[in-house]
Amino acid sequence: MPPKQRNEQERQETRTRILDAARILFVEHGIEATSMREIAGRVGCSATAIYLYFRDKRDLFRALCATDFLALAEEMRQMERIVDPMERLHRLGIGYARFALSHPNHYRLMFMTRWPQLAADELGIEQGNPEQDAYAQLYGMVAEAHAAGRFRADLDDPALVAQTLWAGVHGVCSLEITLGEDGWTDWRPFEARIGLMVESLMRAMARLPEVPHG
Amino acid sequence: MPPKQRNEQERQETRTRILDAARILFVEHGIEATSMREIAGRVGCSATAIYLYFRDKRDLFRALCATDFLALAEEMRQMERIVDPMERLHRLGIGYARFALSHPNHYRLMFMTRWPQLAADELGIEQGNPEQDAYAQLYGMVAEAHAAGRFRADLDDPALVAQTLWAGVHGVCSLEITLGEDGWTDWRPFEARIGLMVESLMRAMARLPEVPHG
DNA sequence: GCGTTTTGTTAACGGTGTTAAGTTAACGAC
DNA sequence: GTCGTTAACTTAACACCGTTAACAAAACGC
Repeated sequence: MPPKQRNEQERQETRTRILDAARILFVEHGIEATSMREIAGRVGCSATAIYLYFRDKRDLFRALCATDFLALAEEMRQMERIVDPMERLHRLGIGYARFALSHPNHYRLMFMTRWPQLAADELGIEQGNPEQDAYAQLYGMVAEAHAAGRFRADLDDPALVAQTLWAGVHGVCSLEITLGEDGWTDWRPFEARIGLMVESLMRAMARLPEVPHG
Repeated sequence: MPPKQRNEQERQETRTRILDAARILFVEHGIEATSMREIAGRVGCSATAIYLYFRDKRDLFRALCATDFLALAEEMRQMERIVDPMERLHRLGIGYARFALSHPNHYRLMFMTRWPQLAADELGIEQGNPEQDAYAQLYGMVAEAHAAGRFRADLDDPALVAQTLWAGVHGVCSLEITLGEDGWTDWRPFEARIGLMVESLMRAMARLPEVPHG
């Protein structure tokens, strides 16, 4: 029988303190620019102690990532109360963008960083469960609107519609995060860009309400 | 008078050999994963020799980046022959996406990597010159289509339209590059996604041709 | 031939993520 | 109470990184 660890709760507390320190430094300076020794210094332990709780730096990132994905899914769930399916999708896009810009470093970690061979269940997130998987939520809403006949008749693939909506919103957000202050492009206000994007995609893909008389 | 360097041409050749080696390794393994020593090994010189031609690693990246921007602008110029402004914009989006997916590591370098304080003229690219600046090209085409009355009347800001078009195409490309093989999302074919994106944005923003009779 | 400059080298510095080996403290068994 | 076991943690070290300092050799103007 493996000897019970001294104090399970204390162990979890230390783990959380490492995560908190890492999150602060990542958000402030980015992932690559944050060293294990810096994190350890903030926690008040040696750098190697972190390896007692996380296999390596990537594992530490992944743990942070998992909570970020849950946070995003949780925030997105607030849109469920909106009854009209198209209005709901519209608001989902705007809400997603707000999340992205409020936590740019998290967002960069989640959707702008390549995860080599990151298996689906490695994050501890239930894929397809709308409570945990924001994409599943988007897909569900699109499928619902599609079933209600709110999309153009030739758009019979909810996955394609969902992925295009996602890409549009992601494009505005990721460009803003990466090049928003590049001093090169004369950017229009972010709200105008995200608004025009969501409005355009929804307008183009929606079934026309009624044909006006010429 | 400063003594003329021994052989200007030979120096440029060495410089080019360094750039070529760096490009190969960056495209193959990414920027961060490529070390100066690796590049030097491929060139056949010591790592410190690179510093005789480039101030630091970032400077080496920037030099590569500059040629990539020119290559993109050059490839985009092929669309100038298309006469119809809207058809031209449509094809510009598809061509841009082809460039992005053909050179994913270049694209990542150009539009998915934050450049701390990278001044506009630091790249040696003439900002606003459509022959060198792909965004200026896009803006010009949008402005032309706008002047020809091909956009909705309420879309009176070509910059906002251009930035939204760019963001849409960039969103599809960057998502594909970052998460295209994540094994999580059940992606639809890239061609379908980029096609629906460009078509939707153009359709939504275009002035309606004529009102069909009910 | 001499001094200077260019072009390259090797050695080294301070940093990184990570592992190996050693230390301290808490526990169950006798 | 002591003994072995084990968890939790430390310091030392490894191999690597980008970069700089110090030095060597070859080519140039005079």
